[in-house]
Amino acid sequence: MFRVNPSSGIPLYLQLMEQVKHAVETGALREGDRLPTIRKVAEDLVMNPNTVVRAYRELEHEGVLELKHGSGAFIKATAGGRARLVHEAQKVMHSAVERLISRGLSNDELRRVFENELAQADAQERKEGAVVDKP
Amino acid sequence: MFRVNPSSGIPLYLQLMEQVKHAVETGALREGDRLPTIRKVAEDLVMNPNTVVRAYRELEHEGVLELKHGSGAFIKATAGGRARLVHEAQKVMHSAVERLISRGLSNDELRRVFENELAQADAQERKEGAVVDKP
DNA sequence: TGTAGTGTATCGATTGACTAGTACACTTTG
DNA sequence: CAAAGTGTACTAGTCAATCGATACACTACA
Repeated sequence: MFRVNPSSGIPLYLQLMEQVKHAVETGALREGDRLPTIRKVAEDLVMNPNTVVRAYRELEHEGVLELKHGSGAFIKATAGGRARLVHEAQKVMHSAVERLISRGLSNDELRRVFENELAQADAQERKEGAVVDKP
Repeated sequence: MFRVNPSSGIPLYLQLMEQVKHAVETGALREGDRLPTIRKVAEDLVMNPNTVVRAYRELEHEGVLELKHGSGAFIKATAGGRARLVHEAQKVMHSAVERLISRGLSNDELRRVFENELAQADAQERKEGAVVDKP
């Protein structure tokens, strides 16, 4: 069901997280669906169960799925709407990135501009109070 | 002249690079200007000279400055125009990021969307050939 | 020409991220 | 209630990134 590339330099647990998110966004996994077992995934992708655990736990922390001790991992009810939101965001970001690349900005410059903006937006939010998910 | 925060978790050499770039963008450092000595910066910021070296070398690789053995480090002629370009880009990115944050996207989601878009743009460029700075 | 000031090169120590090994605890179901 | 299947917790090993110590090589200038 999932695929990873051990020699890509990208951490296995991150690759697996991307796979799950992508499955949710494309509708391959829907709200309430049970994900493959930790041991099953570990065996299929030839990795340690703990690595799968890490991916699942991070996804739980991001609100994508829910782990139920003894019974399995399930896609959360809110994940679907979230996926659509992200999908819409991709369009906005695409237009911006394409525009800036055509102006001659390099990959690194672009990333720096983005991170800079994100940090600034974050600082702004902190000033206004009411931070939800970051104590 | 520069400032860094050793306990921020962000590598010192990266922080220093940001400081230099920022100085160029604000005009505090202009084309042809000589930067503070490696040892001078190391002493001021209480860090190892090698750390400053790393920052300067990376900046040289990015085309921001030029190291001249025995005489010093100098802001490159092309850095000024580059800085203006980046400054303009910041505006475009700001509008996009602000828009997406107001729609409720989290920090992590936003970063994922951006990286995704960047990777895709990169793949596109490779298909069209004529890659300049990345052999 | 030589000396003070500059960047360069090489090696070692430390730390954190990532992955794996192994034993434990909960839930479902016959 | 017990056995099979599920997630959980703890420990340890490996590796790359980061930073530091020290000695070397080039350049400017008196």
